[in-house]
Amino acid sequence: MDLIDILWNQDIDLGARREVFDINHRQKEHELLKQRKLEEEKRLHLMREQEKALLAQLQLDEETGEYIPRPPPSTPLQLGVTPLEVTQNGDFTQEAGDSMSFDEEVEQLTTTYPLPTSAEAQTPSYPNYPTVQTPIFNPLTSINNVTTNNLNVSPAELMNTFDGSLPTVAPSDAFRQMKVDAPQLDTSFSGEGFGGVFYPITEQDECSSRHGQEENERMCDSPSKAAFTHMDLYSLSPVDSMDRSKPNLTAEHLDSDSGVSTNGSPNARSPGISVYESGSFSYSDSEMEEMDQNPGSAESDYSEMFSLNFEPDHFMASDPASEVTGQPQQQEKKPKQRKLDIAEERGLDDAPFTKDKPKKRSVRLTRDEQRAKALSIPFTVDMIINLPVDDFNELMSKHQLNEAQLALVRDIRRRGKNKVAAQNCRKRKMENIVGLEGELDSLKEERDRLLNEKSKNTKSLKEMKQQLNSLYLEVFSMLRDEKGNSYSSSDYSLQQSTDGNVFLVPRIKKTFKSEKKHLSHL
DNA sequence: GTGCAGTGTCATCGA
DNA sequence: CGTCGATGACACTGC
Repeated sequence: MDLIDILWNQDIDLGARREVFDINHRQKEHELLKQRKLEEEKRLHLMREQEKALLAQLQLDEETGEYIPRPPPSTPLQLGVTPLEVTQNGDFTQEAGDSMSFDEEVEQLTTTYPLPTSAEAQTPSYPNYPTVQTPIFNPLTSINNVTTNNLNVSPAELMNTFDGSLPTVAPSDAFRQMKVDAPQLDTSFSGEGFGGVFYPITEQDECSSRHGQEENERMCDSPSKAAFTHMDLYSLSPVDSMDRSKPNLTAEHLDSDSGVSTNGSPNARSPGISVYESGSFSYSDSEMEEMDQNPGSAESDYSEMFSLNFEPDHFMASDPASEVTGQPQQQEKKPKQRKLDIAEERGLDDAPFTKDKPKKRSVRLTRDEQRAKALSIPFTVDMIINLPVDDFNELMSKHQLNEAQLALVRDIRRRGKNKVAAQNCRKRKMENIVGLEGELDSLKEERDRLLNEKSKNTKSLKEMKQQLNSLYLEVFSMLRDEKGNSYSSSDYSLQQSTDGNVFLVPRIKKTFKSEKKHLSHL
């Protein structure tokens, strides 16, 4: 630092602020960085927990390949019982301090609700004591776990759903912590922010203790939904969502690009058709694209209101936290996931350039499939697209479809056909390009061959000329006149006529009437 | 940030 | 005149 001070005093540009060289300052920054890092890790951990919980709520329908919510339990187990037990456990542990030793208590718990293995039970992943989790318990995770798994699992398994969410705390510490934190939890988790999920309150309590919030009204509607607020799974279920709270949402949002749309829709292209009786409409392309681009907002609503099969990626893209806060977050999908989605969406109808049906349905529906489902089209998109005209018309006549459905079906067929046509067109174009390239290659090869042949012929011609010249000289040298003298090559030359006769022609003579000799059969 | 390739869609044309 | 396939053009997306 002395050196720095000296240099600084000498007004030397250090290339950095002077504080950079202050070790205290650097330490502070380091601590700050460390703290931020910890917070980030904490946040990531919470997100992972949420994802895990969400996935746990879904099960893959092997028949359709769709992710669907887990069916409600066969036995009418009371919702919110388990969280209540958590609370009771908390209280129980408090009381247990007086009446029962901790080990005894654990033993009783494990006897009543046996854990998978004792080894697992001793690992931090399977904490036996719910009190351990409570201080920094993730309410969203708990909501999800409670609303699904707890319906048919033992409390011990419920505890297992909290696994790994916290650093392990010694039991005794946990007890102490619980005693301090439990009251706070009661207010925070059952308060407005979390809709009383963690500490379920009876319906009456719920309605009376809240402040008339929208969620609370919903919760008061049905006891079965008491524990579901922002992450109401049943609102996402295929059947219930259509029947329940949003019966006319389809009419508000659906808009077909075939011109059947709500009043005044800018996307209407068929002014003759405005609103149709059934109150079902479809999304326009632009709207659908917007939903695709905003999975966290519009698409989730879309999935909900149209009773679509909701998929993990979409489901998770709808950030529960944003729902809690009421602020839609532009949470982007992970690039990989997005890529997968695109691939799925595009690969769905792929079999490009062929009319083969897709071999296996993907989880994700194409937009036309979504539209068809939204308008309850009674046949598949594949049928709509690939049936022959007669069969298609017959199919249309068999079903009483309203105008919107007919328009959508026609649009789907047109788009599907055109998609295949475009794929075929591009394939042909590519084939043409490849064919032309091949033709170009073969033409180049032929050109090279001809050039080579020309070269050989030139060479051969040259040799023949040389041979001819030799022969000429030989013949010329053998010629004699009447006196037996040889002819001068400067005065005479040999020429061959078209009929094959060879003549001895004087070179310089203007007139060759007397000089011309006829040499036959040379 | 830009260019490119792939794809879906629409408009249009001709059969 | 409606349907259908072909194709250019455009928009969008991912690399």
